[in-house]
Amino acid sequence: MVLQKRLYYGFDGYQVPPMPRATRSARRRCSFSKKVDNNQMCAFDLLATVAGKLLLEEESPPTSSDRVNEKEPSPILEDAIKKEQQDEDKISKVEPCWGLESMITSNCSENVAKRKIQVGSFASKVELASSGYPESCDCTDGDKYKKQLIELQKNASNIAKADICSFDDITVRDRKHPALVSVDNCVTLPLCTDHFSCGSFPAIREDVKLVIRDDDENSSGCTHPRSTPEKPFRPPSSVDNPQSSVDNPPSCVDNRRIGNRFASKYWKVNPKLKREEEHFNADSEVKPVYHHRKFCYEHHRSQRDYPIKKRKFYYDRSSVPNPDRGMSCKGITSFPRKKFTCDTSGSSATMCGASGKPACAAGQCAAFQSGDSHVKLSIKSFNVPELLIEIPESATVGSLKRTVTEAVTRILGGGLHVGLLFQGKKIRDDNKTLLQTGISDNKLDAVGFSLEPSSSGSPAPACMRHKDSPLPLTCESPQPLKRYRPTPIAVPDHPLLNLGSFVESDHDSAPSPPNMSIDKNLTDSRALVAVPSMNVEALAVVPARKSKRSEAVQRRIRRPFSVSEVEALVQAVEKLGTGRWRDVKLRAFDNAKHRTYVDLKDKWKTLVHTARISPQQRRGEPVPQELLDRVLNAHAYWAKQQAKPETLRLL
DNA sequence: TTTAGGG
DNA sequence: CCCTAAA
Repeated sequence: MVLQKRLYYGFDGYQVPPMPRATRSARRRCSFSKKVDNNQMCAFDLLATVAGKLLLEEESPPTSSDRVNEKEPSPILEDAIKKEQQDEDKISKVEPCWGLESMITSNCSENVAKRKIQVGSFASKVELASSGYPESCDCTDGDKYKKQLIELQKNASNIAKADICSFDDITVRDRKHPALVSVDNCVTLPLCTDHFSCGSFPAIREDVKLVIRDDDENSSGCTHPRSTPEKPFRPPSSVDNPQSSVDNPPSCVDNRRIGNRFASKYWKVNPKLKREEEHFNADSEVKPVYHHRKFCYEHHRSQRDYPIKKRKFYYDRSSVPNPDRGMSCKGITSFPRKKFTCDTSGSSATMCGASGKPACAAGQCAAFQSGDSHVKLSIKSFNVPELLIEIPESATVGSLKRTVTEAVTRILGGGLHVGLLFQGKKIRDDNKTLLQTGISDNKLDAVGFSLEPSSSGSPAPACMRHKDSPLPLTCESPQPLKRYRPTPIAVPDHPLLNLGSFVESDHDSAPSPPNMSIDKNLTDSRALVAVPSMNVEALAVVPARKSKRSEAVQRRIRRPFSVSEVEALVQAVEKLGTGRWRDVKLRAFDNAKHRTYVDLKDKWKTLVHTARISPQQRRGEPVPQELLDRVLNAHAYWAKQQAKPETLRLL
């Protein structure tokens, strides 16, 4: 039978697959990349919101050993990393992303603990503190705070995606600098203390909105916080007795609020007067995250519209049965997949209280709450993606800073500038060379970078004023300078969408920065931030890990298959059959690196299609009919083979 | 990582 | 070619 087929098809014969498909598939592994990506988004969005546009990516931080073993990291970074590792015990490591997320989502799914957002091996400590309450939330006294964050982290789950709903005055309107971010990868110097002094924080940034993306519903519900009249969100009358609130359904919960949407008991628990917020917040245990008064949520959506079944209520530590079906929690409440917004001030306050700082929690936070309170997000740390930086020793400090800034900026989205730390001191003189500063290979462990907000008051970014660059610069032109002003983002009407686009545009085309500037500048003013400095230095700054989004955007150039390629493909498939594209690739296209097995598979697919349609309908370089016939024959044959089990194969 | 399919 | 679910 087999023999007949061979003759019939006119080729050498078909090679039976070495083993049943099922067996071969054993080597496959599961991939969870999708989920991971979602999480990344989450973290990213959250951070972006807080900082104006922080971008975090990656998950699953490498283990310590991973970091250490990372191949050829920049000496500087390597040292910084090691240093950090050494100090890990001392400095609680908090993944801000999760911290934030937990704040926002307040989940307690079991697996959260494992999840960490890792942006790279260049681990830096970043602290975002509530700008409004410097004193109340002493950033430097972070132990409890950190612990709290960790706690939150543990309880957080990845249910929701967060997006920036809108940036308020600070980030957008006033052009003020967004959240304060301080990074200290120099372990020896707790960054928060140095760079992130609370005092340096911008005033309270209200209106920074976080949106939990609701995949189930359209996202149009997000409105500008100020667009709607505010109704104070009332705290529960008794913190200690959440239950009472339950009994006491909130009669005045504004529809506009999240509470409306997420009719969790929690929300309902807060019908009291604003004053009571003090109590509410004062309580170290119960800290609803969303007590802000500026939810952007539109009330147009009635609760019944909300698929309650899909709601999941997560709570932190303790929960009270919620008659409504939800649960009250002492932590943050999260509504998976639901979009909602919150201003950062509120969460910040929460975190503050969570930190366990009595004074803060009871007094100042309370005050905070009573005011036009808004959430402030506090990020204790985050990891900056690994960056590979090469810079000549003759380069100036300014150059180095700019280089790092550029690298980081591209990752974080701008709005930050990099500070340089050396031996515990900030190096402010951008004109010194590294040598002059004393930075050399053997002292790299004393070098650290800090991420600092480019506050309006702060000196212009290095790239704006440097004149010492040893390398040809293109950014000397004044033009970029004026625009550099961080601006966080031109916040769009539709923050959600914009964030996405922003991210993509800012990060793509990594390979050729110069080109990027061209198209980016035109449409995305934000690109101006990154581009100028990019051009400034011919230094190699390569984010080890490019943003997936950015890269994914690059579509491969189209490379039509030549007839000879088609022939090779047909031949291979005749021999190996369909479904073994890797083998086909190896056999016939092993040295055609641009042809992946997926490409071959796709090509075969189109070949089959082409063979079936009339010649008039075919496009492109005509494929000899002879080849197309072979395609059909082979396709039919292998299709039959697949249907037919072992029997034939064994012959 | 590969396969298989839809887009 | 891309994107992804599955395996």
